[in-house]
Amino acid sequence: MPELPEVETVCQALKPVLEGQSFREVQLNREGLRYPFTKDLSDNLTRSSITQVTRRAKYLLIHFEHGQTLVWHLGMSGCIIIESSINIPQEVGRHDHVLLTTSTNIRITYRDPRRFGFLMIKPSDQIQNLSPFNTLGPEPLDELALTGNIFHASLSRRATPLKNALLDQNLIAGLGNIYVSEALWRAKLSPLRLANTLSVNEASLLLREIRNVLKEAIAAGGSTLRDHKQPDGNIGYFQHSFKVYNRHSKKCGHCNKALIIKIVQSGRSTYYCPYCQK
DNA sequence: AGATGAGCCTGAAGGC
DNA sequence: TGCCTTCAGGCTCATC
Repeated sequence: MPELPEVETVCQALKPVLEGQSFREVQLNREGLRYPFTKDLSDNLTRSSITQVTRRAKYLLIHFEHGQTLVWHLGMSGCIIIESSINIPQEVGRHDHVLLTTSTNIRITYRDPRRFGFLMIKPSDQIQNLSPFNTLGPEPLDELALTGNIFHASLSRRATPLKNALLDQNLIAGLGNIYVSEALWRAKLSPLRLANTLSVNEASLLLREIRNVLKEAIAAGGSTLRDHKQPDGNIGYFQHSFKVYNRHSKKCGHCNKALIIKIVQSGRSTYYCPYCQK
C-alpha cells in the first residue's frame, strides 16, 4: 500500500481536479470497507464544495466548505483513479467500491481489493484532536517541525529496534515497510540497532536519508508493487530504485560483496546488509 | 514499554 | 491444470 510518497502522489493529482469543485454524485458499492460507511457520508460529500485537498501521514484529507473533512485511508491495496466521466462506459470493477463524480464530470474511482482502506467524515476543526491524528508524530518532510535534535530526542526515548521505531506512526508519520528499509540502508544503520543508542549525528543522518528517499520516491510517482498506480493510470517508478527492499540474496550496492538478507521484525519483513549496516 | 499474534480481506506466486 | 500454502505497501486490539 501506499506509504507517504504514494499518498502524496495521489494528493497532488487530486488537488487540481477537486479544489474549488464539488461532487454531484456519490456511488457506494458496498456497506463499508474496513469500517462501515456512516449514513451521512454521501450527503456530506455532495452538499458543499471542496476547499482543499491535503495529506497528513498516510491519510488523504479532503476539506469541504461546510466544515467537514473526508478522512481517506488507502489501506494496503487501495488506489484512486481519476478519469473523465464523459465517453467512458460505466464499467465498474469488482473492487471499485466508491465512485465519486464531480460537477465538472471527472470520475474518481476508489479501488481496493483487500478493503483495508476507509473513508470517514470528521469535523475539520476537530481533526487534530481526534484519533489517530492527536498522537501522530511529525511529518518527515517538515524541516521546521522536525530537526535532527528533535528526532534524536524521540529516538532516545525508545528501547526498541530502529525498524520498529520508524514504523511507529506516533514517532514519525508516514513511513511504511518499504521506505524504512530503504532509509536505514542509505544511513548504514542496522534495523536491529536499538533506537536509543543513536548519537545525534546518526539520528540527523538518518533523518536526512529518510527525506532523500521520500523525496526521490515522490518525484518518481511512488512505487508500484501490486496495486499502487498514479491516479492517471500510470505506474509509479520508484520500485526500480529499491536498494534493499525485496532484494534478499542480492549483492549490497554499498559494499558490492555482502548479500542482502531478509529477517522478520514484529511480523514484518526487513531487508538489510549485515555488513554495511551497523 | 515493547513484542507478538490475530484479525480485517483478496490475489499473486510458488511448490507439488 | 489445479490445489494448497504463503505472503503482501496498514492498522488496531488483546495478551504476555
